[in-house]
Amino acid sequence: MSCETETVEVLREAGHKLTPQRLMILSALRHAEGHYTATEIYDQVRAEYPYVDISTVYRTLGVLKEMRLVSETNMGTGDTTYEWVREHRRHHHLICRDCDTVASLDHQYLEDLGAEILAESGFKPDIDHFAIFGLCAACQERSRTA
Amino acid sequence: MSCETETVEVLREAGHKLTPQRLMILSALRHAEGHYTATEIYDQVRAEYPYVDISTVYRTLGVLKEMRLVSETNMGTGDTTYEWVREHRRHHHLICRDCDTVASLDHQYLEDLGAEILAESGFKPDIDHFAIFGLCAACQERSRTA
DNA sequence: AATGTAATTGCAACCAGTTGCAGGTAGAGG
DNA sequence: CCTCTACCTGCAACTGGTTGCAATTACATT
Repeated sequence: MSCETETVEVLREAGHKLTPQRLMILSALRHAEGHYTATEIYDQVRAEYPYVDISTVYRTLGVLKEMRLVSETNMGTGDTTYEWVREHRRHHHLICRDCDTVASLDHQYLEDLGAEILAESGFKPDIDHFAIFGLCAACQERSRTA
Repeated sequence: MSCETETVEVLREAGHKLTPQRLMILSALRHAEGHYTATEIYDQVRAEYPYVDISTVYRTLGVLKEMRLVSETNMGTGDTTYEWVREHRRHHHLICRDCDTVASLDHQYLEDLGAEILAESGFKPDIDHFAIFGLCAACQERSRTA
């Protein structure tokens, strides 16, 4: 829990209780790199602390999402993935609807879009982790020649 | 079916068969304004043609989505909505994560983003119908004063 | 018009995620 | 340290959506 103190404080201040279940889920997410499904997190937590329910995992992910500590993204694979939000590692995905290839997209494009929307409408978008579907260059070419 | 001839041709050319189920689903979508859930479409079709299965509705929506004739959008309400794509009526949504208010966003912002991504990476995004979550002006104000 | 076949359908079983509820627990206040 | 209560948990039942399979059907070919 050592390095979680800050996060724990943030949660407590928002009026959330710090249960062992939550601490386990938090720790699993914070020490992991990349995206995980709810079931993967569930399995990892259960390995050390067997009495956790999947609904608790979902509910915890819900509060973390609401506080914008984790991002939730549908990568088009059937189940939703979650990732701890790290300021310096913002990234998005371009997913080809034909060949399912996933490419990264620099955060700047969306940062700009977000700023524009905020300036013109006052709405402040959560631009944490987008999945944008479309056709990659190769599949565009293939459909052109077919 | 009268006004559907064009769409029907597009589907046939892509190698899809035109079954009565599909024609019903197609017609329900084309004559409707706005977004509908799969269940709403299912109910509407069944009113006239009782022997359709919900899985057929989902599968048909899948092929229409793949052909980009309908857009699929998660509005954050728990179930996904579908809408017939009309070139001249492109629009997107700004959804407040606190008060659930939904505002519209002009297509131009995303059109520009799409063009930029295409120019720089060769990936051609499907920018049909986005739902962008965030905080509306009122809820930003409220959390500031709280 | 008859034939062949690949796409499509309905069904039932299944998976991801949500919700209502009764009991349990964190942590604020005494 | 004890009490109290609002929040949280596990459970079980449920909803939205998907999938494997055997039977069926659109439609291209003859």
